[in-house]
Amino acid sequence: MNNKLKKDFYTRNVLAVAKDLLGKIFVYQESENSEKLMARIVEVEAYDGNIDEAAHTFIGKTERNKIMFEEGGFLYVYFTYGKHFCANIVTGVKDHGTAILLRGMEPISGINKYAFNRFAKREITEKEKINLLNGPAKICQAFNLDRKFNGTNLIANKIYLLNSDKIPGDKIVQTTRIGIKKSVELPWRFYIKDNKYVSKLAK
DNA sequence: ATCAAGATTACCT
DNA sequence: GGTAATCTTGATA
Repeated sequence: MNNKLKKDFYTRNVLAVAKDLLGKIFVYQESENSEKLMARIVEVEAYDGNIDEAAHTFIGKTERNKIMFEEGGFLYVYFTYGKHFCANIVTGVKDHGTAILLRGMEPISGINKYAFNRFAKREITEKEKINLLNGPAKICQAFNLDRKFNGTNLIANKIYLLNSDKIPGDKIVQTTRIGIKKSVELPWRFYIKDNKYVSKLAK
């Protein structure tokens, strides 16, 4: 009944966790009596400051990125482009500086809530449903994730992941990442093949 | 104190 | 396919 992912899922190598994150269920429950918002992770990108110039941690520890240097199992939420928040899953052991950007999700429950947060209305079309969670900043807007959530412990009860069947390798697409200018050649974006909620298909 | 860049999105043609 | 919007962060002085 309780198939929440535990610490040891997160403390592994960032690329292994990134691949395994596909298909897992992201859960956010604001308080004990509030509705559970749930969505299936369908697209992620790995960042590793040790060898990856695009990672926020490539420059070393700063006030913004310090949570990425903790051991795996925390949320890293950052603000960018004057408008947007993006959420990441911290991975690895302490001082690794690795994390995984959540780029695309398939809504499971809380669709009216996502719709309200994204479009200020509760009833949406099928086309708008696809547009709820198919981008890193869209996910944060839909779940209302902002800087208050930076450092959230994923082993606790507010935000966590539920296990699910592993996605077979032939259903996973591995390709280059989106929206970066450095280390563009690293094939560290992973998504579920033929899933409608992926933000952008590989060329 | 000032500056440039940014793990994006929505809207335009 | 192109780009304006918008402001925090980290670096430099």
